Amino acid sequence: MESALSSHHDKGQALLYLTDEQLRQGIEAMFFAYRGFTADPDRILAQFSYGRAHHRALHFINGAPGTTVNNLLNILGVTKQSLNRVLRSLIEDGLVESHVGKKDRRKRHLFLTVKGVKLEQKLSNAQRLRMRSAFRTAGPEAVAGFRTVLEAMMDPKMRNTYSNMRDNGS
Amino acid sequence: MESALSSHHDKGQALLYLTDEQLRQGIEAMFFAYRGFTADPDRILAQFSYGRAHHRALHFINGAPGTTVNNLLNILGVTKQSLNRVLRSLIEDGLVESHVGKKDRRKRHLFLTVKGVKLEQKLSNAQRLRMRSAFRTAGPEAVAGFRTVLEAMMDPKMRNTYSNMRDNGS
DNA sequence: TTGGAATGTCAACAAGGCTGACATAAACTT
DNA sequence: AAGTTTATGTCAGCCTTGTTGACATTCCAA
Repeated sequence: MESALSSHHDKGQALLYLTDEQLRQGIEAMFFAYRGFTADPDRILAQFSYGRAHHRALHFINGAPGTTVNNLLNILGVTKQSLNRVLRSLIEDGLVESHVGKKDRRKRHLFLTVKGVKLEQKLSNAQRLRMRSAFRTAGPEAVAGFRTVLEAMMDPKMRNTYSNMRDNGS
Repeated sequence: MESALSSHHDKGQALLYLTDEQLRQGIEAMFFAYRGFTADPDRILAQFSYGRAHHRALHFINGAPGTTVNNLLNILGVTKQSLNRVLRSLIEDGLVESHVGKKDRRKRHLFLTVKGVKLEQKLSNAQRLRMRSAFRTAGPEAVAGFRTVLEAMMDPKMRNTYSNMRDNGS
């Protein structure tokens, strides 16, 4: 398996690291890593009888307070019926508030309540803990590579969305 | 927040890449990338009325022909009832064969049929295509970093499983 | 021979996707 | 002013894929 890396010629490397076996390993790494990535929040969510869908909504509302339902739909890539079911329960439980827009009164702007912020933090702390540990183990250069590959793996449309969120966020 | 890193003399970079904002970006990158990662096979599977669970079974049976149900259960991390439902349909449709073990006749060894191999290849070709493109765009060093971070993000148990598969696989 | 492991299967349930249809309000267009 | 489009919500029903619990069968191993 180290044969893929044994060539020290500049372009030889580039050719070799794309063997089907290397790609297969990348595919399995994604599968197992994503499971780890979601494992900690999943355990917490189960205590609240929520699922990953609730986590995603909380996460993105937290990251963009006042976002509209439509905007959230585009980010999450689900149907409005599916999102609405999740939002309804979050609103009923007092984790999310929905405010009618002032300029455009058709739109609903979504905010986390104090209670919502607390759960979001509980979830993201767990997730960050694992990611921080992984990042620290791997080192800064590996992290840069990780980000580069993931960005290249997104659908172009979501890549734009993601970049915009990054630009606003930092 | 970055207090976790304040004991640093050596690598100043290391201070910066672990802010909550950086971790948040890592989390969102995982979310969007995983969606991209599964999008192509999902489209193909829909044509066959299969889901991701079928893909996963095909993938791992293909990678370890003759594997037992129990082994697959451990890798996939689902209940036997859930896996059985998927396996049954794959067997009925002639994509997978189940052979009683010769040494231990309780065990069932799973193999892909020619038809099963064909679908598996169709799916993994689509998935590899995207991964190859991402790897090529990102470059060999980024790929190495990607793998390092993903491995650190897995649950330890699955990290072992994954490593064993890598070792056997090449 | 008996206990336990490996497997299969039935039933029931839940989360969270989906489609289709329909309702309402507000904004926009003509 | 009337008609159209947009944003959202909601009802009903379906599918996949996960879960638990119960139970049967086979058969290795002590």
